[in-house]
Amino acid sequence: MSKSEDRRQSQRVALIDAAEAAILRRGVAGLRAREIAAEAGCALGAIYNLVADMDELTLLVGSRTLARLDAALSGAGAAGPPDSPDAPAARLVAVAIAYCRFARDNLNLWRALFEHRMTEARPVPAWAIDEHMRLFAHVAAPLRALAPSLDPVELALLARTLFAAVHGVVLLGVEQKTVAVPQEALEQKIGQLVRLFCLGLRQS
Amino acid sequence: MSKSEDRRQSQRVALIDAAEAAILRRGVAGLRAREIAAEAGCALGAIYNLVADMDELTLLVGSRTLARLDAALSGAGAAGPPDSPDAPAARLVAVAIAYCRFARDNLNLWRALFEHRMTEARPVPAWAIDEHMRLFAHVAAPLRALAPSLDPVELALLARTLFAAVHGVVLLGVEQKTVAVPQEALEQKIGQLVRLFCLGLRQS
DNA sequence: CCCCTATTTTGAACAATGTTCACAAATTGC
DNA sequence: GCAATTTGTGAACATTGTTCAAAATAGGGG
Repeated sequence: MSKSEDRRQSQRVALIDAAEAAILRRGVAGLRAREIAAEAGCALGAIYNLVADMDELTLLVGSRTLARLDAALSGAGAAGPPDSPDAPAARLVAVAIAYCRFARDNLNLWRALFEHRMTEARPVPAWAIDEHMRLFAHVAAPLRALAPSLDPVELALLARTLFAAVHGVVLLGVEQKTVAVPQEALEQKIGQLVRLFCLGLRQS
Repeated sequence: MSKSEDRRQSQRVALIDAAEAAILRRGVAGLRAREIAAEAGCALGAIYNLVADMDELTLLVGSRTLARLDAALSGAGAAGPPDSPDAPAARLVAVAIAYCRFARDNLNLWRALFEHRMTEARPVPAWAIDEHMRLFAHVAAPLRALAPSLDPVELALLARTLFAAVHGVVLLGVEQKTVAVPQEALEQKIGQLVRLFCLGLRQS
């Protein structure tokens, strides 16, 4: 029993590996059931013994991506100078730039987090939503240090807003549709946006 | 010749109408070739006499949406008080809130502008990119009034950044994934973001 | 080691997609 | 009015994700 259970788990991992590789190569739209079955060394129908459907498989790949993104933002948020009046702002800038770099370095996997849509309006499972929401903490913590007098609900809204603003800039920045803006200029603009936000926050 | 050309054009319009209605109802992923052919009163294969493929059809619907969005932002940017020190900032806020309301009131059509992906990595045609880029002008104009000393390239970058930031906030705001934030609070946050941005810009 | 049962794995079949193309219909030009 | 050209048609095709009856495997007593 444990033998077959182990085998099952390792096949599951192999399947997620294959799906991750496929998304990495050709984006979330390039995920093909037959291809990953072949790459994972199992039959087509076996996919549905290991995961519920392709949606869940995509979400599992997203879970891995979010874990790595979370680690990257944790690293950026922890580093920096010791206590000083504008250490929180510097930390927010560092987190935002780390977010931008992660998006650039993991473009297709990062995009998959936001481009993926559940088939036929099925709801996203709660665990996947939770994982997404955990990202806000990386913004909320420095923001609380920056403006300790804010009540928690207002702080949460502000964190969401700042996160979303940076996300939007990164999104338009990595889209190559428009004229390509160099990575360096993009990071500079993100830093400027965050600093302006913090500066304005101080004055209000 | 003009008779058949007219008929052809009206069929094309009927087809775009049907596609627009389908996207409005069920989102860009709910666009079905057979359904719109039936609704437009033409055969399945006739679609490919009227448009190149489903990608082009989606882009044509997007063109309509962008025209209406452009009009909405023009209205918001034109209104407002006469010349005063902070009229440009008020105008930027008005444009941002108009953007938010348009997204809410045209949710599926607005989403289609950003969720649509060309099949098999075909490039987006230049005319569609141009239409998208025209939106930046609604931000650039008040921004130039706010900070006339900026050189044009820096102004363009700033306009893109501010637009993208607001876009990001609207995007996360209308996603119902997370806990639903009331429309009023969302608009207030967008106003706050733009004002902070302008305030910070003044000081630099 | 073997046999019977229960579980798991398989891949052919299915439904739904966008797209094509040989043919039919209609329009046009003279 | 007839031939030539243009336009419209929908059955057929290639590709999807998903299902399910059947085959293969595993499990456990004797």
